[in-house]
Amino acid sequence: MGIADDSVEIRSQGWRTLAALHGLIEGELERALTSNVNLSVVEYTVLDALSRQHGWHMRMQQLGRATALSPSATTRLVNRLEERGLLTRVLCADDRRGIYTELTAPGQALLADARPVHDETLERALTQARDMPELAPLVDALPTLTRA
Amino acid sequence: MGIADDSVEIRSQGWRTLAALHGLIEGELERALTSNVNLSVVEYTVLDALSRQHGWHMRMQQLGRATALSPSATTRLVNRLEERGLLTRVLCADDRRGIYTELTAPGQALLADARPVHDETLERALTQARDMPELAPLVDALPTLTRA
DNA sequence: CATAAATGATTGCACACGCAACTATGCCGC
DNA sequence: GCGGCATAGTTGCGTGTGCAATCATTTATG
Repeated sequence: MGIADDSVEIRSQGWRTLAALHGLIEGELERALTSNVNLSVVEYTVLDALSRQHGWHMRMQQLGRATALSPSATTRLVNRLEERGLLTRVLCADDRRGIYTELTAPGQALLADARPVHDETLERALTQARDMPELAPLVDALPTLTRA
Repeated sequence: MGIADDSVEIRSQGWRTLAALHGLIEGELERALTSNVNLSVVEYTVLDALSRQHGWHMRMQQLGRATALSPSATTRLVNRLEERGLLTRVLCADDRRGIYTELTAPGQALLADARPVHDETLERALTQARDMPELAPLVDALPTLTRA
């Protein structure tokens, strides 16, 4: 068993750690956001991503990449948020196939409510993961990759 | 805006990076495993976790934690794998509430087929992520946390 | 120009998931 | 032993998701 086999095992180990930490954080966020502001994690991700965009509008495809969701799931996700009045569809003039989504005022207001819930829950989840020997190294590594 | 606010933003940034990388890898693994050996990522995770256990048996609850799945999802996941003959339920004598799951010979055989698919796909996904500026730091950090 | 290929987004369908309620077994204090 | 409580696992139900097929619009090709 040579060096190549070791690197395979190291990669798998890193992936398991990544998946475990992701599952822990997402589970905590899901519970906190749904019970407090009635938003799932992906729904929050959409609102948050929109709020970071210039002019607060994005194409469907960008939303799909931002949320790691399929096109069909993206469509229905936007449907749900639009029916709740949190965002609006705006078809862009230059390419009439494309559709922009924009945050509405209620959407921005709900996001303002959701952000502290999200941030505090994330902090609690990370401190919780920090106490697990398997996850601690990854938790410590996260803040170091802010700047390239 | 002081130091505290910065750390909140740094945490959120790290979480977005983690989620993005997780989504990319899981998507690649899902496609590769389903098309080649007809296994989802969680199903592979179960078989892999079982193969790492002494005696190849685990309780349902352990499987739930290993896969970040709810109890109900764990039950039905084991149902699917049992119906395919890849594992068997074995109720343990000391605590008759608990149920052990064991890999069968076909389960081990299928896992042997699936592992190279999994490993090669993981490597491709990581090199792919390595070329994305926002994901590269995390990809590079992963191998460093094997031992801590 | 007309027609084919490509792209953005949506719908039909089957399925995996979480939550809440439920059953069954184990663990107490009395 | 016996009621009360906790724990392990399973089921009913509603819902979010991916895949494949589809429609609409843009771009390329003859």
